[in-house]
Amino acid sequence: MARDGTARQGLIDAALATIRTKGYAATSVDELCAKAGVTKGAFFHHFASKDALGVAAAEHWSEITGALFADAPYHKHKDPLDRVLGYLDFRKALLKGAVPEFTCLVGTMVQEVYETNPDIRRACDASISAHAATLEADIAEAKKKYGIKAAWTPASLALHTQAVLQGAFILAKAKGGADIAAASIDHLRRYVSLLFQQPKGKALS
Amino acid sequence: MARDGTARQGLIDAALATIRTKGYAATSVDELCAKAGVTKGAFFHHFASKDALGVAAAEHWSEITGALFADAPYHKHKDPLDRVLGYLDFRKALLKGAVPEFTCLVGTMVQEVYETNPDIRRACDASISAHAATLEADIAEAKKKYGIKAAWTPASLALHTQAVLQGAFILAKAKGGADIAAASIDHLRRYVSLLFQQPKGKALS
DNA sequence: GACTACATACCAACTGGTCGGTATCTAAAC
DNA sequence: GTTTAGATACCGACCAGTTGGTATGTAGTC
Repeated sequence: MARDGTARQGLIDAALATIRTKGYAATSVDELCAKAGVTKGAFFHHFASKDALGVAAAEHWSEITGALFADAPYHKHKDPLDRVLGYLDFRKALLKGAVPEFTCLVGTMVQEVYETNPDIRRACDASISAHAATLEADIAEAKKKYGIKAAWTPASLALHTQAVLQGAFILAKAKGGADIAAASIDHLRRYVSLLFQQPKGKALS
Repeated sequence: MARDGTARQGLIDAALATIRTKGYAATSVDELCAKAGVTKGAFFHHFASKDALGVAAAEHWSEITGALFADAPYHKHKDPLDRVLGYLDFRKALLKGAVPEFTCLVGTMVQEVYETNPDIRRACDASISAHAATLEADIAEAKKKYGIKAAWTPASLALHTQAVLQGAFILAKAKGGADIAAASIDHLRRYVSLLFQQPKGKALS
């Protein structure tokens, strides 16, 4: 029976689904154990505390999403701007199924625990920031290629895309559907297009 | 001692501050009573349940923010586009103090309870949507005035501004400061400016 | 005397967390 | 090649504290 380790993964999987649905605080250790089909002893064998599970869940989320976006087809475009716009199209295409299935784990968690649990906050920040960084490179390349002289930095635009997505998720939760989230991504895509449509030699502020 | 009614308001005030700091689920009735200086009997005299308090808090939030924005100076601008941009400047100027002091109550709450408490979800949606509606009128007027023919609707742009703000709050919570929130509002302001920038010469302000 | 606005005391269910125990594996000693 | 010692992976009973909620009482108002 030893040397298995399925309990840990089962608990993390249960955590992802449950926290995305009802939030971190409302998710109890007992509930997670029941869903994963393990006992409380197993939980505290693998995680020192509920908060440690939260950190592990955020880290696992980073791995999952990292792999999902790394393998996504939009990277194939030769033009860096096409890659950025392709990323947004990809994000929009991901808006399928029920709300808890397309919303963000770390965005949900960090909103609850940012003042009460620094470890989870850091893990969530790392997840969002690392994801934004993958976009930043394409934005920087596009800015260079198109000779855009502007006050905004690739880093701030990359983080802005994450802000729009996180906010779109909140509206989707408030309204109970993905439609407004899609509309917000459309606005963001239009913004990025406009930023790179700049007439030559004329700078935007 | 009777005919007072300060207990109810005290509980709601405590709820606003506490929920904005640690979230809805992590906020206990006992804690709220202690902060408001009343007993549990008083709590359940004024509110049928914790969830009912959540609804009341969202409704009170609508009133507070409604008054704050109704009295804001940006309404004085004659040009409707200036009013819209003035709104964004106002939102940016509101980013002062600690994170729990400038973030949004209903955005925080709805993320936690959207699947578990339809009443609170509705109250939060109503708060966000009503606020967006006040912006929508100015956007519609500006769109007409500047003769903008575009696929986007005033309603979707108004909701998009709310998405950006809510997302900016999440990033602020993740990073522990208002700076990225301000940067995101800058991007949003630039987007709105670009939308109303006519291709042939005439721009704005 | 009916009603409002609380206070006090209490409760069952649940909370995160602990602890002693057991089964299985690995690796080194003999 | 067998024994042994230690680590890993789990189980399940238990615990003290907290949870939202209730039942009853009481003081002032109309």
